[in-house]
Amino acid sequence: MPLELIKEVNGVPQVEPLTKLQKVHFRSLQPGCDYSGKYVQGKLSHISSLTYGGNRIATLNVGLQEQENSNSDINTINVSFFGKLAKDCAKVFYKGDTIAVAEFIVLSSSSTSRDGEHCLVLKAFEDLQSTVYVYVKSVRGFSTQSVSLVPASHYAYTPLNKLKAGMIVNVYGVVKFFKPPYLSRGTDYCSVVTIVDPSDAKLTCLLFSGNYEAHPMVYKNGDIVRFHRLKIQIYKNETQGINSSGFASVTFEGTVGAPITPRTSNKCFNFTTEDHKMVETLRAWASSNILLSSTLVKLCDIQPMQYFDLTCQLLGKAEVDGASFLLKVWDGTRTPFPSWRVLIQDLVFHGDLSDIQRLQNLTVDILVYDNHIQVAKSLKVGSFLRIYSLHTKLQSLNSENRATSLALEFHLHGGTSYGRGIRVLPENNSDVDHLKKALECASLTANQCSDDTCQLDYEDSFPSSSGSVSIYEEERCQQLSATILTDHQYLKNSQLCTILKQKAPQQFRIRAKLRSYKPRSLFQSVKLRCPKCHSLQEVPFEGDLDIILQKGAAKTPNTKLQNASLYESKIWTTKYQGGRKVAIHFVKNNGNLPLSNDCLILVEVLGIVPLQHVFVMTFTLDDGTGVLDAYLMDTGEFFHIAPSEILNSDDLQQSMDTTMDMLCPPGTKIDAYPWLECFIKSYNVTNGTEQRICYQIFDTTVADDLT
DNA sequence: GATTAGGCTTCG
Repeated sequence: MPLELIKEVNGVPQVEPLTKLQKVHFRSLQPGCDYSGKYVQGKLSHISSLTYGGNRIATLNVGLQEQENSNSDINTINVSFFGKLAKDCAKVFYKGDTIAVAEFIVLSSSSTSRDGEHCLVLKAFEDLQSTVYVYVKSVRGFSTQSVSLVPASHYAYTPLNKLKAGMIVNVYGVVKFFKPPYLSRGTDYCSVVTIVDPSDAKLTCLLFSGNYEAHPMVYKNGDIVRFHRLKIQIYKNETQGINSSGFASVTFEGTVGAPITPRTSNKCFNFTTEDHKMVETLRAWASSNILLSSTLVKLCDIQPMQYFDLTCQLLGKAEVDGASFLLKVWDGTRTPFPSWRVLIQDLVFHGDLSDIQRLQNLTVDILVYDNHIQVAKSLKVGSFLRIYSLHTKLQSLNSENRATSLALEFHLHGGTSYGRGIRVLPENNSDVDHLKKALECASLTANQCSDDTCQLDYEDSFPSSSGSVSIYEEERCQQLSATILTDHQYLKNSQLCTILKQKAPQQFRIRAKLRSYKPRSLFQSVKLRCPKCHSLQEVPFEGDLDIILQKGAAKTPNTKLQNASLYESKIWTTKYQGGRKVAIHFVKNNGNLPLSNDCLILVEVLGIVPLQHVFVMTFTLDDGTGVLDAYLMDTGEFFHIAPSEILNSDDLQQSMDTTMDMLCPPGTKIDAYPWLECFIKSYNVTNGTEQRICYQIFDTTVADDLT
């Protein structure tokens, strides 16, 4: 390192890189001698500004004072630094600082001192392997001992909207998106960090380093990063940042009011009150100007089909096969659906199984695939993780009792899209602090629970229609759902009694049971719907089709649509088909009719509008607080069955019957019915003078594999 | 010393 900062605490250097070198006093310096392995040390008495000579090489001249011992005189010598070293030194030197210089050359200066003596000058270049050490006093309040801090900096930060290709800049920004470091196909880890700043510009940065720790320590969106020596280039017509030589990063938590603690693996870095202010400014700006929808979700809040980031502790791990790896984790909360269980009896399992057994339904099984397997293998049991873009999927297991068959699968799919990956969080992370507390608390509860033998196995205890179910079981019973939402999962549930009091139009998320439905006959529920006018018709028998087509053909083209300003119209009478009339429109170009070869010709629709098959049903929904009828119009999304095909397929009809029996089991009390999570929208219907509110189901689907 | 990847969900 050509420039190193040595932190001093109470005047004692925390690292002593100079012990292997020999100190030389100023008075013994002679021009032309070999000073390899030696160094000089002194206080900066003056610092020139950075100059560029005729050769365009940066030069910095300083005066260095040495006092050999308390009685001797003060000796001064001039030292010149050149090139990049001069620029770097200019940023960190302050008058009065103690510095040391190793690997230098001594020349006699052309100028003379005041007493007429010939002066010496030390010259230091990076190319000469010169190293400059700067002693800096530590700033209190930072825990990392190895970090050296300088009291002020000369770094300038470029707003993101001022970046141009070719620049090497220092920038600050709020993290909007990131990919945690992952092994590239080349030699390095790669990470991606997209930042924004108050200039309203966005910059995606690509960072490569073979050293994992050298990557920005970004843990979540909203974190604030400072990049030094970032190169700007153009990719796909957009500016892009990439690490250039000497790249360095510091990351801060983005929460307003949180302690401003720099995260970096760099031994030496610059941190000033300016940086402090910058972080505070960006935090304040981000809190009111950018929407960072948090994907950090606790297990108790997860949805059946969702991508989210999970902060958890690793309890165990096992290689399942070449293609997947199991991670058993927990976050102290219980999932709304039981986690699937990956069979581990034939696997080499790392972790305390008795502990996992004790925590039972507080743990979840995650399968990670492809590129994540290597990372998963290296994880230490007990470590705190954040798993990014984890995917949940609700599955039914093969079981006699349909209601017991729901289980949540957790997948970390291959690839790095959407920042998919795993990162170990350090113990001092504030989210880890919270997690640890939650785990302690949950662990105590789990102990009590097993002592009281109230613990239940998901596999054999659910559901029960008897009245004597435990509170927990009852709670889980309510949480099971035979339908899932395809969107708007962030909405909170509303009770039917509340919805019934509200005005229309509105949208609600509900959890209710299907008390009954109409029509009971499948054939009556399939209708034809006109996508143009939204009218519904019965599905005609084949024999009636000819009559319908003939009626359509008998209609005369609408005269109001003829000879508009954009086209000329002609009516063509067919020779056959009973002299049927067809309107043809010739589209004009600038008011004139083009030659026939170039003319756009429109033939008016021939009396036929393609209709769409739909399921139309009325669901009577009951959540215990109220009952309402909701209209279901499904073109295939709800039941996963094409309404156009069902009339010709015995299998599909059977499948539909099974689904309906599952949603609304015949011969059973409503207590045992499954819960349905649905979105409904309310709307006003006017019939003469009477106005009423109706409800329609939307963005809801029957859970996978229940169909 | 160049290369890596260059946000934009798997399909297990």
